[in-house]
Amino acid sequence: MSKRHISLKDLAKELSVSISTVSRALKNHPDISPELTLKIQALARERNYSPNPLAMGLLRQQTKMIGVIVPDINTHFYSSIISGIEKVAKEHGYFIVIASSNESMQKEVEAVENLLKSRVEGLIVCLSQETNNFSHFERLVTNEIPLVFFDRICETLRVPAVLANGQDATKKITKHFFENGCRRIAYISGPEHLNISQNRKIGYLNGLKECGLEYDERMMVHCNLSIEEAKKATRQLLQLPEKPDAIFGINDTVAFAAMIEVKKHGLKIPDDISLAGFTDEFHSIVVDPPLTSVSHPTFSMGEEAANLFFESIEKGQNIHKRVMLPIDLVVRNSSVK
Amino acid sequence: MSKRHISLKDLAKELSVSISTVSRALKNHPDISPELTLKIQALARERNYSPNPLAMGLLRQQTKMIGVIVPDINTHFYSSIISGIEKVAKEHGYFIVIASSNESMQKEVEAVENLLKSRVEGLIVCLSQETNNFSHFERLVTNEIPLVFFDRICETLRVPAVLANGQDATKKITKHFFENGCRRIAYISGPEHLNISQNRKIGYLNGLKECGLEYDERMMVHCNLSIEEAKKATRQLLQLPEKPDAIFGINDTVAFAAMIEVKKHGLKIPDDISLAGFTDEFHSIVVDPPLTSVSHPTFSMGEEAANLFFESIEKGQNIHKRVMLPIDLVVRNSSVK
DNA sequence: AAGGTTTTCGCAAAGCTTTGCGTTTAAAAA
DNA sequence: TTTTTAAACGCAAAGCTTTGCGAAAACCTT
Repeated sequence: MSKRHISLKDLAKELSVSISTVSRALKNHPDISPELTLKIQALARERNYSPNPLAMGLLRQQTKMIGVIVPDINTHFYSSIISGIEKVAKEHGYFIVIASSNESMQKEVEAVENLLKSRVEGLIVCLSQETNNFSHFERLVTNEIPLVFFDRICETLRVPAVLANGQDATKKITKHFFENGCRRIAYISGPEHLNISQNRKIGYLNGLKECGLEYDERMMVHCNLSIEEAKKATRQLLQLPEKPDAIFGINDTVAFAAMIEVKKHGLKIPDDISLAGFTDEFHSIVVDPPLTSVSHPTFSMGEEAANLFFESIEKGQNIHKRVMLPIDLVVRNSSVK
Repeated sequence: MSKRHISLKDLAKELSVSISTVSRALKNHPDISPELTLKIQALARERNYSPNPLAMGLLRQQTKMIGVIVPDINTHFYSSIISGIEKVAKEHGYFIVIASSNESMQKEVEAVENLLKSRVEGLIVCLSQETNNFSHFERLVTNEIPLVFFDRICETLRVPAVLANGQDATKKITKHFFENGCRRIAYISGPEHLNISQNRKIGYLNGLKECGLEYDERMMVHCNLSIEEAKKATRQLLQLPEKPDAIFGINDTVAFAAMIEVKKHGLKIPDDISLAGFTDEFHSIVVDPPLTSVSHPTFSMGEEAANLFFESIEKGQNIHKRVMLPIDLVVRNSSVK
């Protein structure tokens, strides 16, 4: 096993100078003579020296690591957000450690613990859909460890957050459906306690009202965001005595699952049922018919979350700022009769 | 700014004992009396002590970090592989740092450098499609830094690797097309120097031969794996005097792009043209028609790559083992007339 | 030439943990 | 009672870097 990395000590010994001299020379400290500085820098370059981040971290008490917790790494939605976070993190010389809660609150709690044990300097989190208790985050707040939420957030904690304007988006979708002749507009929502479910419901209700439609509570069903549950929810809607003539799903998985199920029932999209989803997936183009959807600004959501994080770091305190990202409606064939 | 974490020193001071005593007590060293051990452990639990990984890393000369370089985080394919790696890494107490080459060799080189500077203990890599020079990996080999390739590998370097049996898969696809009446089978390949392109070409040619079909070189086009390029490649195929009656794409992006383009030309799938891809994406079910594809074992590919990595770590040497994963053909409507 | 400056470098501590070895104290043996 | 042995704990070094301060040497001033 060869020695993988060389240290200041190695350089110092080779040139018969002290470690501190080497250290200073490498940062062009005026205390070191120009000739010696040059000699040291040359050797450092030749030996491919780079400072040991462990030692630096110990000294400065910082790991340059951000913990990121997402419900599921394995979707375009989250991986795109992660890309956004990673970009900004890299610009600040940080790297990110990703943990997946798998939509489980218990795993989320474990992830927080593990990441904290790894000494990440803070956390950027999207709540699992199960999470209805936030004590595992309170420790961070009291200890002033930077914490940022995105998309699914905790309203009761004074923590910076970035979210998309789902309320506006669902209102737009609802009105869009109405303008295309739909009168029985259904909404497959997520778990009731999630802020995104709630916000989008508000937009949905406002949209109905502005269109002069009445709210039929059978037209809104909840599901736990899995494909199977979303299919079941769709079936439930399709078995109604008065079927909906439009459905929108709270996210891409739900929308795609609804599409499968609607087709399986032999119904035509959009003639029998219009469809829309929440997604910016490439695949919404390739499905047939192309899926009308609101383009969730995933990458920039990640960027904004990271920006808030570094604001927290720099200010050394929780800034409790909310960033609201606009969402655009992208009309495709699944909703235009 | 409060003190985020407490150290052995803090505990020692609070109990007026030495640091080494605390350290030993926490690991039940027999030198420490049972009463004191209990007292120390109780305080440690109360104060939520956890050892500082920076200090441990400095002492043991290990960071417990694995660098992972992928061409693109933002696809199901790679994020699923990453999940597999992450699972095994976690079991070993390691965590992973992800870097994206964005299919650029220069970025790949930079990523290697950055990760090495971060003192990752080794690298798990899928080559960028541009990479045709491997000097940035030779340094790892000579310095005996663990390195594992997956999917896209370097044949000339003696490095462990895990790959999927693309040769077998493309042979199966070709024969499947033939059995469904196709006689002009086209293949949209990736960059020529990539091992996956080459392997899949071999399978393609073998398949043709076994079916008694002649190889028409116009039926194989290369593209750089972007959507636009894949579309262009598809157009090229469709403009042939004798159009293909079947197309398969080297990966999911290509297959989906081909599907879009074929539809745009007003051709029916599978009646006019059969289609197949390389993917295990959920979305291959939801597109219309559902896409025949070979199910790339992404998650287990990640697991295997990580396993090879830890073999390298434990053995302290490069094991140069090849793991070949089987691929299954999943027949759906896009190829059954 | 003697005292004062400046230049150029080294010492050592801090950050946190582990661990070989030495030291103290008490108990056991002679 | 003296010596031996065991039990219980502390010292210090190593791993790597930064940086305040002290020290040596060289230079300058008068």
